[in-house]
Amino acid sequence: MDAVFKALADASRRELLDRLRADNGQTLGQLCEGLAGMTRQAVSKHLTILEEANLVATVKRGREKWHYLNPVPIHDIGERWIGKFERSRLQALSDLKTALETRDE
Amino acid sequence: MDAVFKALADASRRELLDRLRADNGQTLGQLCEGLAGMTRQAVSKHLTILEEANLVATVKRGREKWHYLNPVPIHDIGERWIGKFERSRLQALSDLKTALETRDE
DNA sequence: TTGACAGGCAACCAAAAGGTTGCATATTGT
DNA sequence: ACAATATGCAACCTTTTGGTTGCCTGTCAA
Repeated sequence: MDAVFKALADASRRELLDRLRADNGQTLGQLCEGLAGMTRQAVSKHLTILEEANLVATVKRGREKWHYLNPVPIHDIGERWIGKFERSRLQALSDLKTALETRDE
Repeated sequence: MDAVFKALADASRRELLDRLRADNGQTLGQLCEGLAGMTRQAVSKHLTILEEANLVATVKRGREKWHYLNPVPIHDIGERWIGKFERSRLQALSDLKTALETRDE
């Protein structure tokens, strides 16, 4: 879980996920095009981090490595975090409003 | 948006959010108790980061500063990310399965 | 079989992150 | 008024992170 949040913390990695979602199943080389001003090795490192967070699954085929988006961990965030805060959303906001309104009391 | 993901990347900060959800409206001092092995200043820094990400709203009252959970940015993640990946979840998984099954073709 | 192509590995570097200590400031209770 | 309380600010340190360069390995195609 910690690995998922850490992986999502970087904008380049989020962009990689976006690109995989738009076109699932891409090689390292393909993912490098379009991620301007970054070397292949940098992209490769990002993909490793995404892979270790289980956000990306890979398949080696010959000399190529294909990367696939795995949306399950992101879905899990939704289950464990957003649902949690969602549930208390209205209450929290109303509490906040009350606190702000009575701040000069 | 970037600030929200960065703020959520740290386990201590996620714990602070959990604690605020359990008991919304706490001072720095209160939040320090329970976050063992960390100085007040460290906790304060974490709260500043959460505040800058708009995940925590604060109200100064006398010499105390009260912290309130703001669940809206987390909800926004749900809207913009999870929905996005959720929508393509089944398709992505089936594509992945296909890719894995035909890897020795 | 020998280039060219796709990717992996390792050392290295600068900047950012997480944390600490020490001191300053503002508020409150007696 | 004054001591205790609650927090803020700034300098500093260490580890992690994001990135680079250089070289090595494996695979495909002519």
